[in-house]
Amino acid sequence: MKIATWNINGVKARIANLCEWLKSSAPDIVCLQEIKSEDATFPRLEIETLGYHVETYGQKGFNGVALLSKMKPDEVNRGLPDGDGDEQSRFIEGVFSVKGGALRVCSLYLPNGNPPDDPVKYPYKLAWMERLKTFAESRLALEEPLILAGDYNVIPEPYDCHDPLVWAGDALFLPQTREAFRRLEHLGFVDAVRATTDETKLYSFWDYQAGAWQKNNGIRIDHLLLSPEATDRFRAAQIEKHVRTWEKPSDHVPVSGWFDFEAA
DNA sequence: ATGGTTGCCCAGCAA
Repeated sequence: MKIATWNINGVKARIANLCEWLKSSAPDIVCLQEIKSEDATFPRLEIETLGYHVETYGQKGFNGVALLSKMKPDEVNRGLPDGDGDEQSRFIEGVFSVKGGALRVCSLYLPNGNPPDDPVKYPYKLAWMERLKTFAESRLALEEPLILAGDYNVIPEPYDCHDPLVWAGDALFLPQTREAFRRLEHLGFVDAVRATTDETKLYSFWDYQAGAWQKNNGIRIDHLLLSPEATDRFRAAQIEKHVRTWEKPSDHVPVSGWFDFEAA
């Protein structure tokens, strides 16, 4: 079973790319971020025609996440379940029946947090990371396979970007950001790409500006974090870099993982 | 140091 995450940067502008990728890459479950669409205007028909169930948690203009899946989810939860009244749509969880039990897959879009001296933005990011950690702790207690997939807006290590000096003061790379990410990981998660290869300078995002793609000036901020029970079934991950060469690309590419799960 | 680009949907913000 192939499970992928992709920050698509506007699903309506990217629908042709998305359909082409679904056909050529054939993922079983897809976590989308930055759909930048309300639920009512999400182009679901084109995707359903390709054999996918569509679950969205949209918002007008900004943010928004979705789950596409060949299996119909048994349960879908929108927003982090802490009742914090977050008006930004950044989290959706689906529960799927696989042989042996339940598989939980979450699509998350962690706040960017820039500029870090803004009175609201960086504290919101750090608070959101803490809320995600609390959620993860509660789900890990279930001892089920769980995949936290998405755009974390976190560069975990200096070798996850082209030039660490450029990112030194950025909300994606500040020590507090990386420490919060490590606290989440150290609950027991495995970074799927990092578990696949020791290769450094692997990126999932290249800015549209200043020829970043042409210079391979990228960052790795899209991650699949695997619970112990998901890691048991994990084979390998891949960054689908070729998608960045397509016409009208997103600034992010899909990151995919292969697992031994089978539909129940 | 500045400017460089894209998507939302038409003004300016977010990234």
